[in-house]
Amino acid sequence: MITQSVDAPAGSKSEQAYAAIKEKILAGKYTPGYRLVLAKIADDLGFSVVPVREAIRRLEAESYVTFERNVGATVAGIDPTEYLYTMQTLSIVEGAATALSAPRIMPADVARARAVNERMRECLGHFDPVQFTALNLEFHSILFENCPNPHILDLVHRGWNRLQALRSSTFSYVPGRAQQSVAEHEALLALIEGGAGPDDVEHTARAHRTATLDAYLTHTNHPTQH
Amino acid sequence: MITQSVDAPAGSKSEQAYAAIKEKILAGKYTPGYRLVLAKIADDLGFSVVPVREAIRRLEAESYVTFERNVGATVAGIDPTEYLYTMQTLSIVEGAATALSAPRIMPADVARARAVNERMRECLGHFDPVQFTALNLEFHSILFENCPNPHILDLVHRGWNRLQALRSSTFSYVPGRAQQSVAEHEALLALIEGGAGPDDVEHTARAHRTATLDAYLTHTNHPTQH
DNA sequence: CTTAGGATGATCGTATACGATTTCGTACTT
DNA sequence: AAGTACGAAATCGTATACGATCATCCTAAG
Repeated sequence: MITQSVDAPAGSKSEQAYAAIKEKILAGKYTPGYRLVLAKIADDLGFSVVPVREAIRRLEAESYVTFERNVGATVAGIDPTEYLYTMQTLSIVEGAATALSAPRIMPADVARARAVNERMRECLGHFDPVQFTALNLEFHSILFENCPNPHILDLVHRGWNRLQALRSSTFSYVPGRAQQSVAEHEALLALIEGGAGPDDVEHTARAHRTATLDAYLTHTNHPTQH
Repeated sequence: MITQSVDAPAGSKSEQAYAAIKEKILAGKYTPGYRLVLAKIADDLGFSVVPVREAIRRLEAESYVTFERNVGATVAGIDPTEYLYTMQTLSIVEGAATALSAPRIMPADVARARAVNERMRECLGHFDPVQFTALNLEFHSILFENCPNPHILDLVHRGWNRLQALRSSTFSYVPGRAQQSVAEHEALLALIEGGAGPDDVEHTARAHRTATLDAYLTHTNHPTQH
């Protein structure tokens, strides 16, 4: 028997609420500091407060929102330090995921990744941050998606999500970094094609992200961490 | 009016429920596969189902339990593959945390760590897995606790928690590995004392954990991963 | 003996209700 | 005028109730 109606969003209401709120945060409709009032959100969605509350606690566990007892939830803060921490963490887990993934990457995958990178190169002229970011994620996804360890993969996905949330609301791009990024992508692909060892792949992948972080720190004159 | 009795555990009931369930999982009272029935747990704690449900969803987000719609929650899986994934992830994040922590480690910290390691060495004769594990965590905590990035530190703590949960219910120890571990600890301390670079520290710290994983895989004839 | 079908019980999912806590504005005191 | 005390409004926290869904067992047909 078919229990799932065709047009209903999948899952329970708490899951729908989770997805809806998360999407609004990532889309920048709920900006950081925005007060998430249970009753209001419940009313907007047409649900009661219980599933909404559950969704918010889940978002809290994933650090999308901060929660204070008897006060409520607000969209999580996004100071530059947070960006630094997120990028640093992502550089580590993504580097590892890419290295673990590398032996399973087929020539066809490399070709796809290269095609994406070429589209990024074409973007450089009429620069569109949103499109460039989307292509960047697509490129790296091809490189790390074959990672056989689901825990690491999960950490990578969380890092990208968090990064997207931070970027959409606060940070702009560092001039000149995009071109460098495209070149580093090509170098990374060459390395994988050449059958480089996992240590080399990991080091290069991590360095790629670290370079982005450094560019940001230099650009914004952020106090270097100790 | 005083509504909070003096000896009550701090926080809301959902937080109490979260802590209570998590502790029972880590203590091995709820073994993997154990069925977590909302009504029963609520009854045991004297709460209603709502905060218990919230606690379980939070534990799900932290992957302590698995949840299936309209069926319920069970304590999260425990197959050898899970152990492998957890160890592999921990080797990566702990290696990074240790490397980031290394420059901030004072001679006094090294001395403390060495003292702990000596107690581990003394343990080798009359081997007590529980005590040895506790000392092992204490040793490594000294080495990674100064990591300035709270995200990475959080991942390390989660990994250790998860490992503890897995071990308490399923895995025994590999003969001979403990002695090797103590020796590797000493080598790691020497490296840090000598002011080795972060790359060296990270590599050595990761190798230490990888060696434990390999010993386990060999010992159990687990099919090697690709 | 096997298997399809349906009844029953166990459990989850969420709406509603109400008590508890915080916040904020207002009036009163000094 | 500044600070404090009080009270009302907003919001959270949880208990209860009930409908929805899934698992199990029983029955009966093949």
